[in-house]
Amino acid sequence: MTVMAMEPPEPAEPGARRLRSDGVRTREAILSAAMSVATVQGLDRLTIGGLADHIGMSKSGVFAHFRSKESLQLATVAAARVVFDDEVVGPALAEAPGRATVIALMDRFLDHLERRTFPGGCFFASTLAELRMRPGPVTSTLVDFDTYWLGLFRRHLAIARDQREIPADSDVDQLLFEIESYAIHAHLRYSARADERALARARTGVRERLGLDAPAA
Amino acid sequence: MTVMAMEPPEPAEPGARRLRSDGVRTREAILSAAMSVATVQGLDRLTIGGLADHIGMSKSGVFAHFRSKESLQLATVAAARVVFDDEVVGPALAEAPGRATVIALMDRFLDHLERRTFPGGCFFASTLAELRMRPGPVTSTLVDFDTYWLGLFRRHLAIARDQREIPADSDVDQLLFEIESYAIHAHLRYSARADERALARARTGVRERLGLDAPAA
DNA sequence: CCTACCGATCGGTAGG
DNA sequence: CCTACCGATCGGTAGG
Repeated sequence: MTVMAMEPPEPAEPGARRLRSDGVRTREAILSAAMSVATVQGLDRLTIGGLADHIGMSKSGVFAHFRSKESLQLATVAAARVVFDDEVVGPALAEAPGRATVIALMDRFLDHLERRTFPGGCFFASTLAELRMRPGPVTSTLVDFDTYWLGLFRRHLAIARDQREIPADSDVDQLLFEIESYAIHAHLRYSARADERALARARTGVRERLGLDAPAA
Repeated sequence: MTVMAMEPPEPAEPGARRLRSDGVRTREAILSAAMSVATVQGLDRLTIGGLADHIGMSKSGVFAHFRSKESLQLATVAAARVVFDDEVVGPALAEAPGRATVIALMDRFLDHLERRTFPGGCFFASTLAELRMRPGPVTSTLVDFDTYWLGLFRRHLAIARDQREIPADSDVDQLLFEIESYAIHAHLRYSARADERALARARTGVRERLGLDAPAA
């Protein structure tokens, strides 16, 4: 097991009341910039020197926080996962299991696109599209998150069916494919061209598939 | 016709009917490789030296065919458009206008994914996802093709509605969004992970939306 | 966290 | 279509 752990560079000294050391704050500043750059330029076009300029550090200063570019990329993905769980998955799972959660997963996803949590739209849709044909540790981590995300939808679609919120003979995998299609398409249309109609159409689409009325605009 | 002491590399015999000069054939070989690389590595990761190695030429030999990298990228997009029109759009437009053409556009699209015309799936979905946040001449050309492609779907959806192949109160733009969503999602799932079920689900999805039975597998 | 530096690679040019 | 070369940029290292 050679998986790198995301450790802060300095362990908190006992007695030190620094809730966040300068090192941790710097690291977070780097990763915040890295997440933005990754959704616009791509995870691969992320450059250590470019990040350094952006936050006013030397190239080697940034480099010192990560041992390699790949490690920086992996740390960026991990940071994005925290943001996504916080803004999308967590709030959605507060709803009742089943159809309400499926709707909430889509709505919170579209909300996070709308408020441009990441400037290039969905971090995972952006980076998976970029790296999907180039296997490696970074791509594997992205695929893992995709599997987790799809699993959430699938689980709550199955619950919705078992609870008869949707017809008992519903094809859960077909519904999953269609609903996820709307999410990805909304990401592409809204992030690139600020087409708000794409968000509305995704909200409408998921409700149509689940036998609900269109959302109150 | 006397043979001179200094001969060209390929002796062009007087009676030989070279419909295509060596220069044209070389250019096509470069662009063929470029289209493949672009769907796997990205249009931006396309390198002149990389293409040269791949087809056994010097870097400057490849460079001589295009005046700049951007010009190479634009030529690659133009070549891909010819391929796509030939394999997808042309055959689909041979169907009756309206619903049959909508179905054919999707089926020919999925067919071209299935036979891996481009190793990374749809050339335009791949490259637009890559460049969508970076405006420029290449991105504009890709957006133009996307508009053209969506326009085909939209026109034949409107015809289908006017011909009452789908309900008269159908929301053509909503249908367009949903159907195009399936196409993009199938591209992503099939090209990256060879998941044939994604192709089947896209075929099923478009037929569901148009009030048809699932395709005969 | 810095300055200084490296080898590799890129787009592009010179000249043939 | 070639050899030879350039300036810029990249990831990464040395040493502090």
